[in-house]
Amino acid sequence: MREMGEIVKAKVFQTTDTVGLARWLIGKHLVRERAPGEREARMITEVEAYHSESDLACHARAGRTKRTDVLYAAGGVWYVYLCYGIHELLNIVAGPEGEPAAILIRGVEGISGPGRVTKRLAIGRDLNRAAATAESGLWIEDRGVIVPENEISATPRIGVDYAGPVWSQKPWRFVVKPR
DNA sequence: TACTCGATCGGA
DNA sequence: CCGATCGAGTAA
Repeated sequence: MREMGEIVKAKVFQTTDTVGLARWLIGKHLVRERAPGEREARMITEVEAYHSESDLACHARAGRTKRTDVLYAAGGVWYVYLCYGIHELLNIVAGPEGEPAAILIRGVEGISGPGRVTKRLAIGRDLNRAAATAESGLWIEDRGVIVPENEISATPRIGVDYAGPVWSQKPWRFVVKPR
């Protein structure tokens, strides 16, 4: 019985190709270990890429601030923030140090919606800036799943109309088509 | 210090 | 369609 996959290393997240990385994350597994032995792994089914200060949908559009500082870290750490005062949304920071980028985990197998993913897996802001490794209890594994190209849609990102037509329409959301 | 507005969700 | 709920960002 093969339970374990290969933990995706920080280096992988440090590419400058945030959109390509987001696409690549589809089919990988988000693994949560809340306590020793209590492990839950779910395949990632929906993501969105946010890249650079010029991307008006990205939180880094306002530059480096207390909240966005983590986006400038080298890829491979988590960015968890409070949205609408209610929901905590999970991102994996991407790119080399100094280049702000992140990928929002919008959905995993069996759970749709970024606010629900964090609620169901008990992910909160305490994980902000934590590394995506076994130590933090939250990481990403490659378990060898191949999602066929024709089963993945690229669409505009959700809920970012404020960014204007140019940025809100970029097809930087990747989602596994429903069965 | 005051004010605005969200990378959402559930209920009417 | 609307209200919840709160902190970051901005202006003053």
